Amino acid sequence: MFVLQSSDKSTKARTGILKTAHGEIPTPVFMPVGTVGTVKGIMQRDLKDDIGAKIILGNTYHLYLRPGTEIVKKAGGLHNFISWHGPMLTDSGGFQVFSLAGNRKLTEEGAIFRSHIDGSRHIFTPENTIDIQRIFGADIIMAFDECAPFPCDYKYARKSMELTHKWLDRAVARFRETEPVWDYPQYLFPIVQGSTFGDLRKQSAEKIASVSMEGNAIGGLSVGEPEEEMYRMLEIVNDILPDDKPRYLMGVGTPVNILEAIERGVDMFDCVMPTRNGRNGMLFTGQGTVNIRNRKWIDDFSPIDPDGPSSVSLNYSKAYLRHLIISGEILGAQLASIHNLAFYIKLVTDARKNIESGNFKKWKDGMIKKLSDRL
RNA sequence: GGGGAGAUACCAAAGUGGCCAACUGGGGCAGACUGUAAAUCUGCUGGGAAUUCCCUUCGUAGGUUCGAAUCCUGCUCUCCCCA
Repeated sequence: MFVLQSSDKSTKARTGILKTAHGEIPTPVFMPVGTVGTVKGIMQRDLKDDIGAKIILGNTYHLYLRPGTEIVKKAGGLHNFISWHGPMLTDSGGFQVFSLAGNRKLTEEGAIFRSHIDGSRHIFTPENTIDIQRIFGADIIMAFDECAPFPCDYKYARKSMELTHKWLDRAVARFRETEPVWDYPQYLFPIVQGSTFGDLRKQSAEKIASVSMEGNAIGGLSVGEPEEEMYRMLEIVNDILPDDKPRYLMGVGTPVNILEAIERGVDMFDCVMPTRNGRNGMLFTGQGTVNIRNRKWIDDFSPIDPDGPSSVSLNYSKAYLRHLIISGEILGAQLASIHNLAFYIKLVTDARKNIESGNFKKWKDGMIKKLSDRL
């Protein structure tokens, strides 16, 4: 399922190909987030053609609540329902249980929570989140975990990690004893936890590696801890997670975070930043980040980004995009999202090229310098 | 021509003797956003020194008062109704 292609000499960065029933994914890869079955504001056609997305995410929590598992099943699975025929990954809902903190109750059995839509009570367990994700039919599905908050004390972090590990065994058991609902294989990724404690991270990575799934994920990071802590955890975890399986760093991050993580051996990323921040007027460009709402862009008729990660970046001006965003126009959110997503995808694509050509370290250092600028 | 209402900071609009440099909304300016309950949220928005300070402001010119955006008088302007 995963083929390692090349490795950087001076760092742990590498390239590979992730093979799924819906297509092959060159890594490193960035996966746009499509929580409720849509990458907000973006048509599937643009996602594929202009942005060049290779795989997108959906979310079990949101889709289970609305439209509901039965509807997705009736539609013939998530791919058919949302008219995206490339690879997909669904998150298990563990993060939602964490972010809906006020409304949840964790037990050994699973997480009891209330719907943010109508207040109704529901339970997620390691087993039913596998069942639901079998029905949704994403190519890659995630184990149900607990994402510990930051900061959290050692005792809580350990308990939370142990619960996640127990849940993992049950999820793997259910995964193994069930068949795909649709006629192609799915892969289950377990998730490393352990907060910012090195020994817990090590222990968790060993556990996760021991279940020998087709790929492994690293969760519970970029939840408020200092970036240096995140990098330190990545180094510990990636030393243990097998090299011949893809490593997925969940929810990360800024362009700089992504480059630092690639350097440490991470292959897959997802983050809401390019879309959410884009809607709110923040652009990522090859020259640095831009707050397009700032007055200084009012008469800047130059392209959004002359590096042109997408046609949108070249064909629309900063002044026009500023006008659209400030006016609250839908098109503004769409253009900013398309540009930012294309930027992210070009970033990881360029990383891949530079790893292949043996120039990664030098290229990365130069990029980080540029990315840190605020225009 | 007669009668009535009103003029408050960029706009709209509260405030009708001290707690008012003046509620609130909009606009403007800036910031935040990391497995999306987010086209959302936060701060600032008279000037200056820049933790409890000073100065100039509520159409305009005077007056009353210890003290006025708030009370009185003149003036200017706006709006509404009836002829």
